[in-house]
Amino acid sequence: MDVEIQKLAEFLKALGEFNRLSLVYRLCQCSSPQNVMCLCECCDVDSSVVSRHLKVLSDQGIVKLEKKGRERTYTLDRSKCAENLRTLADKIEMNQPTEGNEDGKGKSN
Amino acid sequence: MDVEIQKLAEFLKALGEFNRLSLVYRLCQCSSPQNVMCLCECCDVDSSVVSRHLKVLSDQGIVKLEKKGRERTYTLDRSKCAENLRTLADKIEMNQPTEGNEDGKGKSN
DNA sequence: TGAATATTTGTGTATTTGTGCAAATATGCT
DNA sequence: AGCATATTTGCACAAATACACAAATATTCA
Repeated sequence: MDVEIQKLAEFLKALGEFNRLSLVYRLCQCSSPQNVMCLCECCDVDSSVVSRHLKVLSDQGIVKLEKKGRERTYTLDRSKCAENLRTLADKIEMNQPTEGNEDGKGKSN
Repeated sequence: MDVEIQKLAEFLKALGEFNRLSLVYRLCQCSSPQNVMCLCECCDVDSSVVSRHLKVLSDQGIVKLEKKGRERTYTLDRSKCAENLRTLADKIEMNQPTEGNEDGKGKSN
């Protein structure tokens, strides 16, 4: 359970930084894989910084890396991101306590 | 646009920390507003720390504060959270570029 | 009024994080 | 081989962050 929360927190933290979220928004609008140079356009930081941000996103499975010759291209894992976000949204919205267990101290999934 | 990303990044960052997300999970299972002492149970940190975390969540509109006598109670704003998360999920999953605008350098909503 | 309870705020600290720049690595091209 | 291009990594540094503990601020109750 704590592990679940920990995992999800890391995922959200990865998204919760301006430049990284900008990268995600950018990849959002691309149907083809993008290389780092291209992705640099949406962030006003050094390419090394973009590289590191992409690593963070990659570690969380938010983007997928593919090696193509001397460049590496990144793609957004749309379904994984969407699913994670929707799962949390569902939990937050639906997870009401059952009667007689007002504050959910019993079962907690 | 940048403002939109900035806003959302702050929201996600607020959720993307273990103890704060634990608080959200806890509030998730409560139908009634909870005070700080009670919320402390789910975090292994000082109550002052919990108080500060709740402030962060409150600033993002994730929880709502209500003063009740000498205690203050917090409630999860379920609809706001769920909506924010689903909006992003939708954007990520649906926002494909139109033909001839492969990489979305034109309109970007 | 004074003690007890609930919560927040001040302060110091250790750790993490985002960043730029230079160097290293990897691949392609002539 | 030698050079150009693309990306990552080492390093240093400033800013942000999470934390504990003590003190301050309500608010209730005897």
